[in-house]
Amino acid sequence: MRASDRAYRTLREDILQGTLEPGTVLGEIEQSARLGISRTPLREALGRLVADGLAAPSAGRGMVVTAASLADAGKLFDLRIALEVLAVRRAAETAADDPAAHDRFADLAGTFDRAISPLSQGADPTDYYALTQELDLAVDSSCGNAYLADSLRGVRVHLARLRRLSRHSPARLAETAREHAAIARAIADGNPELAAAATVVHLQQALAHLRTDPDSTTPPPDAVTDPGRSYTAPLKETTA
Amino acid sequence: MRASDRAYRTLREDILQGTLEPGTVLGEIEQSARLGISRTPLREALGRLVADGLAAPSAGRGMVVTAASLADAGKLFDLRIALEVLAVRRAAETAADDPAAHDRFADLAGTFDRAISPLSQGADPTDYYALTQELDLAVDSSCGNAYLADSLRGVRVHLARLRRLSRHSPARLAETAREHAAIARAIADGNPELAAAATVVHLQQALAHLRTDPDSTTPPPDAVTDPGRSYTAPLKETTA
DNA sequence: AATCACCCGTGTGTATACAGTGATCCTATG
DNA sequence: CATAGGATCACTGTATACACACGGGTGATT
Repeated sequence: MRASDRAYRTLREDILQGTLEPGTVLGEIEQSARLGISRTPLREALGRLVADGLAAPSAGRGMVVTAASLADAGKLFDLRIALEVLAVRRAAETAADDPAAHDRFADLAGTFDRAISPLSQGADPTDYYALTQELDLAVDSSCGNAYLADSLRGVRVHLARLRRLSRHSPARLAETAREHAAIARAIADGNPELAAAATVVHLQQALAHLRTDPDSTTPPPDAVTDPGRSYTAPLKETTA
Repeated sequence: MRASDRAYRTLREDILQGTLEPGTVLGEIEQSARLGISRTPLREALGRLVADGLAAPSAGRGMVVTAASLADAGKLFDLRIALEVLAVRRAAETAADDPAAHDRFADLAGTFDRAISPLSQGADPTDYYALTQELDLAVDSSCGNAYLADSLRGVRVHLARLRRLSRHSPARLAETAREHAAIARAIADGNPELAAAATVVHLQQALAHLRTDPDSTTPPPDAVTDPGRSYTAPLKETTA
């Protein structure tokens, strides 16, 4: 594997897991030394992090890890709902015609069902997170729209950071498993409307729980507020 | 300005305008020589093009300009409609409270109105395209959602390529101006539902005209079908 | 004492040199 | 004559060296 890929994955993981806190300066020399590579591939990795919105150039200080604020979680979910609803609609339409897709989502629904009970009893949610990701992947590929899957990917990166900001009680985890099962089953049944509604329910619940969570950690004072990809925004004028 | 920025803008423009046709191999040495810069900043520019979906690495041949096919225009518009509808809804909500936003869209609506007649008589559409872009920008900033604006930016890049594939008759141009005026006015009036509906009308019409256009140029045989950002897709598994 | 100017240091942006890998073409053999 | 194997070549990926720009700090001057 390329050194730049390794650097990208490592840095991304470190940012998402909070090892590199928001506001941390990602000096090229420092980071290239830490990762045991030269500055060239590291710069490429940093560029991809900027495109992802996980880092932003700060004048004179170099790259800085952006803040994952609960403040604009609403904005993020607003977009997420629109995208996921569209995706599950299309996935359901696919599953209605394609037996293989149907089976895939039916299996997922069953697996989610079986996960509910253990989760409510405080089981380790690691496997469950992997399962969730598997559902996302199934939706992405079944929706038959690479552009859509791509946009969702960008959103999910930021969601992964928000997830760390809240504590998940066993009760809530079991609830989300039920919601996921409902979504998967609706898709398997080839019912776009139901799948869309189930998705809205799930995401609204997720947002509500995110907001009511007492664990609202405040970002470090010098953290970049939220750049989105504002760094590339000035180039918009050349789109014409 | 940085050399890598210049290279990015130039290459992007060349791809969008068709100077660099789909399937063209973007050799690092060749392009860096053409643009008068070294390989390092060029590589950064190529990386951004890949992130935009305008280029994709082809095993052994280097970077290749991706194809802008009418084939998946439907996919693109599926996503575009979802995003733009959400954006104009939020923009209308903003305009309902913010007089400055109201005025901005009211002005735009008027300008679009005045553009209808000249366009129907075959006037140069260059100014009109700039006006359209201005509306996009106004929606982006007024929707109050950087994430959404960002996703829209990614979509619009591909749309800019599709636009080149079809001829616009004066009649159709005047029609789009009318549709744009309707959207701007609905936003100015603070009417989210009307803005959303007007947007759906406009985009469905645009897609229909794109498809019925006789000018369906076939992409070069060795063009990359459509990568989306499939290059970065394998990394999705680390999102968890 | 406060402010301005100059110097120094750090860090990014760019260029170039080097190495590794993959593809293509030619040759030899079945 | 076709196919397989190897060698050559060109390209990407990485490393390093250099130039420039921005900040910070310190000193002198008002």
